Amino acid sequence: MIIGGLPRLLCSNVSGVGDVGSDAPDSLDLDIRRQLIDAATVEFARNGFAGASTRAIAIRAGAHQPQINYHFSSKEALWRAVVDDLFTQLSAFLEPEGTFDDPVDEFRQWVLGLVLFSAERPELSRLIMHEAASYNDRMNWLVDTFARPFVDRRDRIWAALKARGFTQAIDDKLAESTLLGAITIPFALMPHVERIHGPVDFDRETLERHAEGLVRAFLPGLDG
Amino acid sequence: MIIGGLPRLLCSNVSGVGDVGSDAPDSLDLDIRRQLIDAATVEFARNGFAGASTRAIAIRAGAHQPQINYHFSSKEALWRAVVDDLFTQLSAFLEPEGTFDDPVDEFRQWVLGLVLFSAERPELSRLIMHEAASYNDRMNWLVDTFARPFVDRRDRIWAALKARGFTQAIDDKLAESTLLGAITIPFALMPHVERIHGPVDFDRETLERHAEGLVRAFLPGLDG
DNA sequence: TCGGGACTTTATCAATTGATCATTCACATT
DNA sequence: AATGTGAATGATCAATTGATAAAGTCCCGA
Repeated sequence: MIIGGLPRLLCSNVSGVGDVGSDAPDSLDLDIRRQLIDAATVEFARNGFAGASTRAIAIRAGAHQPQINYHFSSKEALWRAVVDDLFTQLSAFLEPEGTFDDPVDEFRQWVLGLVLFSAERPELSRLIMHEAASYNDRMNWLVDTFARPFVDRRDRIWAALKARGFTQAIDDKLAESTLLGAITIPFALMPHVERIHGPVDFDRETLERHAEGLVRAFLPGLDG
Repeated sequence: MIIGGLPRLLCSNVSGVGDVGSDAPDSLDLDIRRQLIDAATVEFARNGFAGASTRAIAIRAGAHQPQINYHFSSKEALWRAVVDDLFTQLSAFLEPEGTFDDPVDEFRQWVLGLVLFSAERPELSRLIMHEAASYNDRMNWLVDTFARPFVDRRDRIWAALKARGFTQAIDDKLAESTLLGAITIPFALMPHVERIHGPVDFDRETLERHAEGLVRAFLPGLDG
């Protein structure tokens, strides 16, 4: 569980669109905000934005439906708070812990970070899957607000690897989403993986081995 | 366009749940059924089942909303007809054109088929993405009714390749969905690929090269 | 020309949706 | 104890949803 100790000002720049005073929520009222975000994360990831009802979210959070509009200004603002929350957690997994001399090392760390995050929080992938199937205001906001830095870093690493002749010969324009699909989709579709293979529980070591396999799949130049 | 010459009895086993007489639609009334299916394919792929409204589908098809319940018995039956239609098209791409002595050849043909299909009809992947994020009656029906044979064949090919030591060292239980993600996601997320790289148009040769790159990514044993 | 079935069109239904309001509650400060 | 403020609660709004009913249209065979 990563959810526990999140900073309470985490979503302050996003949830308060201007109406609800978000500048001084000091007491434990943030508790209900957190519970609403957690419940909304589940509902949005499962059913998409349109499919998730504010009443279902409220019930899951043990709250009343109008509290969503009270603590957040709208369903859409709640959705943005959820995305904000998930991306904050993602950064913790992808943050470079040092400088990298070798782009292969950086790539390796990037893949592993994304694998570990996807295993623990598949909700972000699922949430994006729902929105990314079409042009969409929410998706555009997500990309512009959060995804760009990640995409840019991924592109930079990939370009460096390609320049050294390490990369697999998949189409350039498709390389990045191919990576993303290969890494995140298994965890996003985990309900059906488990439906086939029974309940699974990947330990750290297994995930590290899996990540290394992915690295070698996309960097055949490593062996030669 | 593959849509054109589909047999008119294509969805007869699915759309007519028992009420609307589906046994003798002989004249050109099937035209509106086809237009409804096409429109529904777009809407469902974009917005998911809950997010797509029957009125939006009808408008896109140039029809009236009650015609959906007349020609199909319900929104859900229309959704199933769409899936039926898409899987029929998929089979045309994946059908083995002969027997394969070498599992590598069969794998190569399978990957290429799925790449070509995903490029031409990304709607199926998008539609599945919407449903597969959770346990779901619709998804279960889709798997039980259509996906099983495809999954089984993929598993069989992969197992044969693994037995020969060709496969990449990614986790077994994740291998299949990793494959699926790597192959289909780029096309499912094409709107955003194009948002980054500008409009793209892949010719057959490019797709074949891309597919071969994917094959080599997952079968590093080919080189050694 | 008439009758009847297939299909279309218009109107409308109950249910659910996100959102808003007025009231009430909890609680701290004076 | 009085008061004021932030939050919770219940009622309710208009809009949209999938579905149905009923009237209308078309066309073919008798």
